[in-house]
Amino acid sequence: MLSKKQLRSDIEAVEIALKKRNFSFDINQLNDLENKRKKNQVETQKLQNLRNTQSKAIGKAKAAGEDIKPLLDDVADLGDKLDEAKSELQSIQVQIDDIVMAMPNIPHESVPEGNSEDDNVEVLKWGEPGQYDFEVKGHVELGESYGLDFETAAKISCARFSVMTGKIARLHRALTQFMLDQHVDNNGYTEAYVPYLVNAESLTGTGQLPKFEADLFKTHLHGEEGDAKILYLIPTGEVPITNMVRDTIVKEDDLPLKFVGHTPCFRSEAGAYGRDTRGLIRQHQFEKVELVQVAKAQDSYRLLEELTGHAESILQALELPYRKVILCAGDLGFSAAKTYDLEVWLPGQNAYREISSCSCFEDFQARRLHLRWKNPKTNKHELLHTLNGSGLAVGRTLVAVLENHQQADGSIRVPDVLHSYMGGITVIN
RNA sequence: GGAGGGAUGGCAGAGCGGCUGAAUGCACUGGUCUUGAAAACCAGCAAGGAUUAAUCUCCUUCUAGGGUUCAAAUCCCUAUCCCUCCA
Repeated sequence: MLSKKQLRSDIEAVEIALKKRNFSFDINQLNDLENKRKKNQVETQKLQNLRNTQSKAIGKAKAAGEDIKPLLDDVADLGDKLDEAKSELQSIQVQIDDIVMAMPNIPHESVPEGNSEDDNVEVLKWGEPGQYDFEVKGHVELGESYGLDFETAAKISCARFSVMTGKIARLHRALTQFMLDQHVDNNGYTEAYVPYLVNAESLTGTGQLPKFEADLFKTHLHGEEGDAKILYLIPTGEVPITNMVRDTIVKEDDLPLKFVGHTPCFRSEAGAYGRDTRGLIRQHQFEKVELVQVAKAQDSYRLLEELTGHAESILQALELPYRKVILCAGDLGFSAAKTYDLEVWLPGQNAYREISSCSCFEDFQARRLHLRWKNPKTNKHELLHTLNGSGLAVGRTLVAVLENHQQADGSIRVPDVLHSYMGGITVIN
């Protein structure tokens, strides 16, 4: 959420900034509401003040043994007036909140302009796409022989799910373990195990709600719609991990907080009909190792570079060629101020595909989360900055390993760093 | 499944419907003292919001949501979470 103070004092600047990401809003409408809000709020608070002072007067009169009847008559209709003023104020505030909660974050000044992923800017390329003297296969075909099975998954559930058995399942698990160990042992993250079903407050905190409910799986606990408690399947580990520190004041000595967690992710892929229908690239359920950091404002962009580097270290260890792009303003996610995408080379698709998205949210999430620290210099509570990134998406990493390390006979070379996690298996055949 | 008890500031912990935004302790900040530190003493110290150039002032908040009342941390109802006991 953007700062309401900023929206009041500098709405034109907000408009210009959000235009960069093709988001426009009705300035006049917001200003009108804001003027109404101001008038109503002042009026309401005056009435409240009147009620408070009158009530105190009654208390004193009563204690002094005076007749309070005339005083009671004075305040007879005050309650109704106050209720009316309050409800009007509330309705205005709800309208303002609805607008503000639907406004995306302001892009950082270093974010390039552009409208779509075609305008993203490559900042780094690591490794060379392999040269194969045979016809390369895609991961669906490669995986088939080793236990990757979409038909069975469709029978059990529906499209966009997968079943893995045998060596593929083991490779998938090995990747997860390897990533977790790297981040815990070498990159300084604290491992976190978290709920996979979360409440609406958590999703509001990180920005998935209220705007993107259609992307989520929704469940009803204890009863049917209406009186049931609603929980959502997490679309990313970012949600539960970041929300661990919702409504807290973090000690300065503990900053930056660094958490890594392995979670499944569930996405309805509501807007993705027909895209990536084959294979593991776009699934309703997939695994991800997620990195989350919480930091002081002055450190956040330095830490974004660091966090992205942590994700890159996994790709490098797995010998997977990739490139790093900075997302243009038009391609930025709702809550992000700046995002690097890591795109891994997929020989089967002859293309780079996203495998990690590393973002700095500045105080956009923290404002919704009430996530703060006490700055000893100002002696004030200040909003923290949040960051996160995948380190990495496990399913897509599996795809990348299969396709990049395939050999002429259809076998898969297991990267060295995974051998110990694979019980000594060096080749999948 | 049943029966109780609880939730108060950064933490611990008081709190008769009105003088309680909240005692007290700890922590923290500043000062006195000291070569310095500790101790002692003195003072300050909740958050969020509105208004304002700023100060002032005002409003809201004692888990959450309702209700009673001129007035609620305090009374009533519901929910959530925690604890104890019984099955």
